[in-house]
Amino acid sequence: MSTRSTSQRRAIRQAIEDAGRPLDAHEVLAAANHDGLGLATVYRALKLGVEEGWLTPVELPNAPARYEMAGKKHHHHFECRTCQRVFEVHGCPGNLKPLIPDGFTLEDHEVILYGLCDECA
Amino acid sequence: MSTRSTSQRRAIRQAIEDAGRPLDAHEVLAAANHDGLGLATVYRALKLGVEEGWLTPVELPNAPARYEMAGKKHHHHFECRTCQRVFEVHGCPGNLKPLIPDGFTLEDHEVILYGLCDECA
DNA sequence: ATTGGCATGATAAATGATTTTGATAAGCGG
DNA sequence: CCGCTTATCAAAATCATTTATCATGCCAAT
Repeated sequence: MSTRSTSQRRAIRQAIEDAGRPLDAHEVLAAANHDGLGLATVYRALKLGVEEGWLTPVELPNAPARYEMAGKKHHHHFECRTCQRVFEVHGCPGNLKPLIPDGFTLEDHEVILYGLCDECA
Repeated sequence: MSTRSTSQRRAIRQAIEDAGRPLDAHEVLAAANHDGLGLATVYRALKLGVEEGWLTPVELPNAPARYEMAGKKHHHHFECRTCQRVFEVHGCPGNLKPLIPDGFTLEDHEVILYGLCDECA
């Protein structure tokens, strides 16, 4: 039960590394620029990447899953309302525990910023 | 082209008002406790409520749309990882503009907290 | 009370993202 | 370089949510 290195998978991983921002399956397909590459293969490679630990899914409301390289330090995301592209945002408001109701346990949080990216502004 | 007041719609609205937290379609169906009420009617009423302006959709990642009464003051949401119920969280980290990259325009934001509610803790 | 229409409920079907299928092609250990 | 196994492709299947259909029921204006 081994995992092979194929030109498709290498192209997919490279595309995500180079993007510098989370990509969804279609964006990966386009960015990989690999002749004949199919969407199903992209989905499989993404799933595999997550299982292997080098990929992290980025789930935003009303949007297909995006994927970014794992191991980045804590950050959040910005979604452009015009082009739908998602970007990384560094920094974090921090200290959110005081916000939750009594008796609740805070385990994690996500901050999503909406607006216009530089190209769409 | 008028909008009627029916027992179903009244029950649906009342259920949402009483819930004190955002409900999804199935939760509304259960909470309305209206004999014979169908899911389709719930979906139609929710859509209508949003169009009429007294309902606000709450979209969270990987979750069906929830709905809460409109006109509340700025707040965020907490999703229990065990029971999947969503709660309101008052307060806001504020001042997020410094986080975005140069050239970007910040229009809105959402903060989602994850953890355990009091009943599931 | 009558009646014109919007509303309802059960179910079928659209939707959109993701996964599986089945036949073909391509890694990689030997 | 062989051959076994896994990967790929394109299409069709899934899955959950949401919307459309249609016969029938109920609201509300007269």
